Amino acid sequence: MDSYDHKSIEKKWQDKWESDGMYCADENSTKPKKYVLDMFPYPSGEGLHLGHVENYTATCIYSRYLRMKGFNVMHPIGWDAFGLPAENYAIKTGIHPDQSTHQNIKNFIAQMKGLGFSSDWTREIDTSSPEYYRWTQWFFLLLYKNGLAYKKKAKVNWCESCKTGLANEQAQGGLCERCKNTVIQKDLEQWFFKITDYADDLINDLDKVDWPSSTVAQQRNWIGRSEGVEFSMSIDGTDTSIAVYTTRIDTVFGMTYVVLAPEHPLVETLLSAVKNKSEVEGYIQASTKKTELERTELAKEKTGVVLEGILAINPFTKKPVPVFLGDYVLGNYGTGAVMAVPAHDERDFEFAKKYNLSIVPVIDGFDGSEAYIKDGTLINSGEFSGMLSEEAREKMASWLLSEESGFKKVNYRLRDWLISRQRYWGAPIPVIYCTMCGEVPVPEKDLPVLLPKDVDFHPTGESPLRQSKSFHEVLCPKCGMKATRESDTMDTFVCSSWYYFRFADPKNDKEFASREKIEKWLPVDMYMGGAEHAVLHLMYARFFTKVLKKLDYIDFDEPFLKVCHQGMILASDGRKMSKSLGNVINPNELVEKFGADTLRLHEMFLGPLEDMKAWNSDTIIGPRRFLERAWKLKNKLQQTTDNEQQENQKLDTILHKTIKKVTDDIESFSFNTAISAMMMLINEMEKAPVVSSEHYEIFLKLLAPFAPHISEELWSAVGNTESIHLSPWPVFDGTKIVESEVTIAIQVNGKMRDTIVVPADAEEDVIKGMALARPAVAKWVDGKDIKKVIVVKGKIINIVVGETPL
RNA sequence: GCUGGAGUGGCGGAAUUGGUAUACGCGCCAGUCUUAGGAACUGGUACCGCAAGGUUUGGGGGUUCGAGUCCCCCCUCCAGCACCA
Repeated sequence: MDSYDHKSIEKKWQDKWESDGMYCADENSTKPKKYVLDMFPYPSGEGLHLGHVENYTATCIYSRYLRMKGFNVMHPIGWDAFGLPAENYAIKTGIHPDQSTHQNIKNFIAQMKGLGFSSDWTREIDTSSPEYYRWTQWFFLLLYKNGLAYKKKAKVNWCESCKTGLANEQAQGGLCERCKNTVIQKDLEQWFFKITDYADDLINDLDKVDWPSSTVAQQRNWIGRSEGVEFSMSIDGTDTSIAVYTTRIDTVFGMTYVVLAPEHPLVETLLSAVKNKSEVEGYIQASTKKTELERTELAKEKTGVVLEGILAINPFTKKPVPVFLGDYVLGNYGTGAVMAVPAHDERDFEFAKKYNLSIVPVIDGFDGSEAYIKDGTLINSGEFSGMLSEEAREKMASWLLSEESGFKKVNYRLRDWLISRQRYWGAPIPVIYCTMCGEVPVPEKDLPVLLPKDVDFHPTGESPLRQSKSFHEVLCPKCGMKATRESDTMDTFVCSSWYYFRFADPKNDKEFASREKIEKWLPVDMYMGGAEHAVLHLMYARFFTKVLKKLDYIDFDEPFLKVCHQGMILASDGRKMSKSLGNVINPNELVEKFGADTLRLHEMFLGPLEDMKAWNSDTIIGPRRFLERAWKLKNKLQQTTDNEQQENQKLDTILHKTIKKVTDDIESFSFNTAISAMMMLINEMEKAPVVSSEHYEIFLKLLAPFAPHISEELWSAVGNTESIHLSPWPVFDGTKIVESEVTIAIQVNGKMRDTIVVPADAEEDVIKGMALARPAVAKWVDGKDIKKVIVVKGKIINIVVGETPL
């Protein structure tokens, strides 16, 4: 018989599936829907890498399985096409991003089709197309109208290399998310989305979703809810006061000084009264020069300067304490000022030691060697002494409230989302500035605000769009006078915050998606993509969904019911694959040599989907052999006689066990074990005297989601005319799984000594008798005192013996 | 430091509610067929031991008839956050 030639088979079926429109989601179907989504790719010039293949194979398997199970599956694909790399490429080569992006998309499509991914190509979207970004701009206006988009001057993260502002989430650890350069703080007027309004919902609703625990934890940490007290301290001899925020109001009697962030707005006011003015000014200057990285990660040594002549009054003790500036206090968290309790806070302790400030313990347990930060019994705290921390916090907060000098306060580390980018390749922010009318949003009817082409992309720190006269110089939509257009573009994460709605209704030119279509398809049932988006895309998208819910566009509040992350695929040396290391494996070559089916199987067989895995090109031969054997098995199909069918009882049991195993494993995304179960099945089928075509077809169906081409080919070769991918998923027969005989292990004192085969329904006494009759058991039991026998039906018998004192 | 996760053969990794640890695959060893094979097939392969047997799931305790799995302590590794008061 012919040999397994993956090249001709794979091409043949890919073309057929495409012309048949096999994987298009059906708008009119009455079947229950499933929305299976991948984090859509950025179409980079490098093309698909092994991580993409892993991601899309997993969702492809799941989608194909669900279709066979009888679901109406939507499994769309699109392009997250705006972004820095295309622009940087344009700067280097002079090729317009629009052109290079489209070339890259073509390449991606060819690669994805070559891997047999069952995407619905009729719903393809491209965030850089005007038909799409028109609605991205519409979302901006929606947020603007509802007070959720605002412009303000603020210290923002600024990447000197990318020459643009960045959101907090994109400047983690003080490094630019894109280029890993150090981020500095710059005073700029920028647009923000008020994601902080949704901080509580974003935390609380995490309980509603089925997400990886680490991702949920990361979002919780990032949002960083903390409950405490804000209170004000009057400044001695003035009518001004300093507000401070603390979660440990129970330690307030131990406050020995106050620290303000160097950028605290009050500093300027106080400066006139400060005696060491020039010293203070010098400190402020030095600390603003520091990068975020220097202030945080590297700032092990705390620095500060006292404001001589300034004293703040502790409202509880009425005693004055000195006031410092210190850049270990962050200007943009809480009130930008803290009460310092060195006895019970590590940072304050360190600072107090360095500047020789007094340390007053107010929680029992402080021994002077280090800060005692645990809760405990209050001491030296006036009327609050003797209380436990928790009680004291309540009582003190009430006291402050009654004195009208403080209140309970919840703070978040989450900041509003800075969305202005001083870059070219993004959706223009739809706002116009008029000298008469001020800030005027572009009217909806004028959308999209088209991205101009007549600009130089080189980033200068000012948006390139400003160079385009036709774009920049406009008339005010309100008064018709000369005005200028906002020239910044939006963060690309804005584009990807709503794309999963668009897939439900990708061609709609009246709305971002119709309510009807959204209700039909959303929310996403299964969302798969990299874990690096845990606090970026996944949080922004949740924010958008919550806004739509609140404004009654939709009736659910979480977009992604289940999220799964594929683990990163490393090079065989355990390092990241990268061009500079020259250790990148190109999937094209593997498809060419081994076939798409083999590559798909191999990536899934490498290990648990969510684990990080090192690539191994040597072991791909295993899955290839498996497929070869599946191919050859066709030769073994014979017209089976009734007699032989009877002999095949054993195979029947194994087959049905495999159906159950593969089904369960696909449901739980445990593809590596599903494949191993199929390998075991084929081992058995090869050993069996005869394989019926009925058995073989069931095997092919199990294999179909994993290796769609070869299973389709073999399915057709055994005489089927309709696609295997439209055939129903096999159902396991519980009665066939029950075996008539079982092997049970015999233990003596917990040690395995022998096994016996008994009827599945054998009584305990029978098993016991049989076990004791075994020589290998008798050897350990004879002459001993049998103290106890534990029988677990179908599994094990444990005979507990003791030494007989003879 | 905090949060989340993981430590099982030469390697990737399996193990329902605690119930035969090392499935499946790679590699390796032996054999068959071949002019030859880096092809295919058959058998073997946790470790020590000739064997009987003993020992093994990062280390140490514990619960249990029985622990990779549950509890306590410790070590190591990975990922994320990192002066958030």
